Amino acid sequence: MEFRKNHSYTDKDGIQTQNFYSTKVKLVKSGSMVELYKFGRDIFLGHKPSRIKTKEDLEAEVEAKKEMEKKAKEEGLTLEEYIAMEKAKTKPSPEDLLRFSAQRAKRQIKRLIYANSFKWFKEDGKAYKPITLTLTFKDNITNLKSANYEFTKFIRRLNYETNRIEGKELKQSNLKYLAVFELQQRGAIHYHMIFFNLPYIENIYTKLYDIWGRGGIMVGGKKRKFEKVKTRVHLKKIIDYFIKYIQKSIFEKQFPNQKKYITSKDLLKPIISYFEDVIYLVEEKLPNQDLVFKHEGSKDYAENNIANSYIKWVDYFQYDLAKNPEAEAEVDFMLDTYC
DNA sequence: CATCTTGAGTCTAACGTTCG
DNA sequence: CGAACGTTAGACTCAAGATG
Repeated sequence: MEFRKNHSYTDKDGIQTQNFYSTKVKLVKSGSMVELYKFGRDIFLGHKPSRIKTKEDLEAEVEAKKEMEKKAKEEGLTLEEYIAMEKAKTKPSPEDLLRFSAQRAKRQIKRLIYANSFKWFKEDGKAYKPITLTLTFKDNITNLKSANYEFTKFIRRLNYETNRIEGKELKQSNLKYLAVFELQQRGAIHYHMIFFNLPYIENIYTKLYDIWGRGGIMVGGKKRKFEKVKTRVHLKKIIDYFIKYIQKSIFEKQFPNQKKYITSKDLLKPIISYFEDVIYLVEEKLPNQDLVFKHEGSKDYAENNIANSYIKWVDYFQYDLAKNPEAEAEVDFMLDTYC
């Protein structure tokens, strides 16, 4: 079965090498969430084509250089100056880069929360319910590095405690979680987190307060009532919260090169497929009533006839199969079998 | 001594960036 | 818009240190 378009290049020395692929569709399954992408232009996978120069590529480069020299002359610039000027035109602004970064982090957070909620199981076979938690510092901690250090130690101590409760090997790290940080008005850092396999803890407030030891603890919502995420349907709200914080922290750009969200290792990963045949098969199985969001970029593109990005347009369809476990199982099966 | 916490080194995955 | 890539934050483990 031909799934993807195969490309192979004959390099400048005449050696055929390094196959790569391209696709116009993509499917991502994260727990009950299924995302379907259709692109206005091929997405390349594998080696970047630019890294493999063919004879034709090199000839084209020579032609392009001649063309640039001509244009540079017309504008009274040297070739180097002209190249620098052209490059500056297409270079993303710092704001663009922040936006890309925020978008990627938000997308990944959403997928990780969907992929891991209700997917971790207790000894008795029942799934853990996700639990959200907020950690604040009583002293005005504004240095992210030292805040993260305290956060890390909290996780280590909590791992020890929950291992004890569940009778597991004490010094292993079994907790699965995701956390984001947020700045309060006064500049103090605090953390919002979600645990995917936190066991039942008696007197959870006092216990967690002691283990944290650096300030306030909030479990669940503002009501200060012990609250779990009871069903998958509630997830969307929680994800919106986490995403809001990310947006803020990235655009305030006070912490370059720092992680905008923190996760435990070995979380369940979203399943990504580029196999066109399989994706179309899966698409047929997705119930219409489970479509929760769509954006049809191709329509805008056709109406306005404006290519506002390299990719031309993206059609995006998001399904939530939370209320439809049979459909989810079927999609899992298909992805498992054919990908 | 038993129980809990942290330091040091290793390695995975997020970030910033480029290029299709 | 996407994936790829080099760099590096920080999760993990093992063992050593702190606490009582």
